[in-house]
Amino acid sequence: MQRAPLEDAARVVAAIEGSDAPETLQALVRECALPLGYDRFVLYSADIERDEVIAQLFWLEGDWFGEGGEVDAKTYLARCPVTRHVLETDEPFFWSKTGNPGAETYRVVVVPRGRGIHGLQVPIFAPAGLVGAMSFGGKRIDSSTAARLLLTLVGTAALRTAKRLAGLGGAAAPHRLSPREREVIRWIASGRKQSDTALLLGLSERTVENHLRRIRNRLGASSTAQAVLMAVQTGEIES
Amino acid sequence: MQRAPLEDAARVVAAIEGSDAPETLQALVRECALPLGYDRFVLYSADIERDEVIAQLFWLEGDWFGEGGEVDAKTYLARCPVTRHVLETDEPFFWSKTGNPGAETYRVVVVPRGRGIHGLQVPIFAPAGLVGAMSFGGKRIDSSTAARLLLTLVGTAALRTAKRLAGLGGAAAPHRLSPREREVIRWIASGRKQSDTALLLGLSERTVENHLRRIRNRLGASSTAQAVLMAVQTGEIES
DNA sequence: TCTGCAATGAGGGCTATCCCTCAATCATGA
DNA sequence: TCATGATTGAGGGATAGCCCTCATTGCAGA
Repeated sequence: MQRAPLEDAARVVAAIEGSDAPETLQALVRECALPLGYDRFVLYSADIERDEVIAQLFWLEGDWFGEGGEVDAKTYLARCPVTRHVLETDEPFFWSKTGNPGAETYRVVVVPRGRGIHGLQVPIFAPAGLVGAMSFGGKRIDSSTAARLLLTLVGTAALRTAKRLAGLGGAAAPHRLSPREREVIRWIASGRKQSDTALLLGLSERTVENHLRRIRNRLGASSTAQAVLMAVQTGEIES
Repeated sequence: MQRAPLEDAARVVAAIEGSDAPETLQALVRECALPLGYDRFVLYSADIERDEVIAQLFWLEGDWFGEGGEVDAKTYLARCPVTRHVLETDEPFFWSKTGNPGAETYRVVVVPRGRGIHGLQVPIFAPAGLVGAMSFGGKRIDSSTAARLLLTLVGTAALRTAKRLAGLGGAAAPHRLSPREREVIRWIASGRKQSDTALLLGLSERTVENHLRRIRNRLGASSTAQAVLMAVQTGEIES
């Protein structure tokens, strides 16, 4: 039984990667998750620049709080604290929820047991950090290594496809800064003063100053330090 | 045949995760990679703070350049430019190398074909960005989806285990900044001035100033903007 | 008890940065 | 041709940040 979850992994992942509609993607995920006891799903992209764990919700399905019926996005966001745990880890984790509606207790666990709802949260990372996550939940779930690995692959592929379908290119985001502006802020990011940067680029200090002001305005930053951080996080410059 | 690579994935990954010696880890990886045609291996951790793609090399094995015999670390570093490509992507990629020794041409490809050496590079990311990668190479390799997924799982587990064995806790790295210092730089990172930060934390401006100087010295930064970036990249604060 | 570190605060002085505003030239696209 | 954006540069003024150095208190561990 331990082998079964991964037998169709390649086929399902390839199909998810080739999906051209959210419904197709969701059906494929259900196809492999339901047999493992997972019948609740959340798929979302994160925006670490804006400190939003759930920047865009792609899919929310299932009776997440044991009260019967579906849950709307606002309720899920307000009541599910394990979502924030993705900021504190670098790998998928299981969680368990016990207690009654309105008084739930969530715990991150190694092996989910007991009554209540359990799940697996799969964070997905990229060069700029957390880009999203997929959460699977259910009452009696398979928490074996094979299930964990399969859902990790599936969740990762699902987020990538969901973003593609939603037109969130990710890697193809147009630059907000001009090439020269990026050059200037690269030097500042590396620790150089404005006066040094001017020398290095053959500009006057006033020009560097003006570029930085323009950069701050462009990125909506209150300080140059913040602008540096945002430039890296948004992929404008490499770190 | 497409299913075969993933049949033992859960068992192998669990074994890799439980390995207590580098030799065990390597044997496990060979066990699943060799049947797929991959008989060259590189496993390394990256240090984006210091702009080092290969900060620590855990494993280098095989005839990487088709000249017979093993290759030493320095030679591999000097001659394999696809390594730097991990900085420009957010998912595993295949590559092909053609040409003769000393005049190699490397290309990132969708399906590796032809004579020469080919491979799969698996970058591994965490909240702070790239933490390392595993590269698999061979002359006649299986580049199916199943092989890609299996080696992604194996490479990810291998890096995690290698870091554990080497005592590089990764997520458990001790903080270099004190809690108070982290509080101060969080506010600065969010765009607040030193004077605002002082008000928010109930300190004098001179204290904030002193904390920042201490932070810069601790992190080895030349400017506060640089320190902010480094604090995020090293995981001292979240972005 | 002593040492080291964290936390807090500061004097005095100077530099670096930032604000507001203005300007010119060049290239590109409608 | 005209409008826009990128690039470059600046006057005048003010603020914010940084340097060097010094100090005190409390806590934890040897």
